[in-house]
Amino acid sequence: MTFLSVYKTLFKHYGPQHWWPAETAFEVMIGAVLTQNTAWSNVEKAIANLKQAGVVSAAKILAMPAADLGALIRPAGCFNVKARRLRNFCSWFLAQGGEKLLNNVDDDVLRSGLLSVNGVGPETADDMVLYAFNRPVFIIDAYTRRVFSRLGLIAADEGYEHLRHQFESQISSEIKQHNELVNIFNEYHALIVLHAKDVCRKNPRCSECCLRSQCPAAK
DNA sequence: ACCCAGGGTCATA
DNA sequence: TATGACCATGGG
Repeated sequence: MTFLSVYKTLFKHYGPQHWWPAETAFEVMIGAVLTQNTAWSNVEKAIANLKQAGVVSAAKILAMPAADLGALIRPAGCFNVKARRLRNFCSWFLAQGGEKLLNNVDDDVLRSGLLSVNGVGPETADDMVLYAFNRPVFIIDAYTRRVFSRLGLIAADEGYEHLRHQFESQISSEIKQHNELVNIFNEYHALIVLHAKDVCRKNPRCSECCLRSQCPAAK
């Protein structure tokens, strides 16, 4: 079992997921903050409120009092914290030149810049780097740790950066084309999350089946 | 009535 | 550095 063979198994079973579900790159970035420790169905309601209020840019978010922003994103939970985090992110984003960041920044510079924002940790930053900026990073989340440590491919208690490089180097050693690599990282994370929702959360004996031959998603 | 969700920060020891 | 508390809504 390898990182790439697990990907092929999932892709074969579920097909392409076309993440991230958003209309613009900026919407991806906002969604990445809103979905922290939160079900996506609740994030959708918060984003719908923002759109209805016409608050769809960094400038408009910053022009609004934090309390009003909190009221709009309330369905996403932790709304006081997330209102502050969204504002932190937006002021950083504008200070960096806004939309032109999307093309002009080196991958590592981009990542460290995002991580400098209070409220943007490694996973949220990589959601943005991959799904808004289309750069090749592999996102490590709780599902990824669970599944791949059960398969014996990683150690569950390794640090985020170590695991990220482990996935990236293993997969990029076999996939040489840049666009193909980005596409695989894009689909892979989406498939891992889907598999967790579709199988793991429903199956009390998941730890014994997880993506092995008896797993429904491996058929 | 619990449990968790597409996390991160901060205070404490 | 390593746990724990905290944020807080909505669906199962």
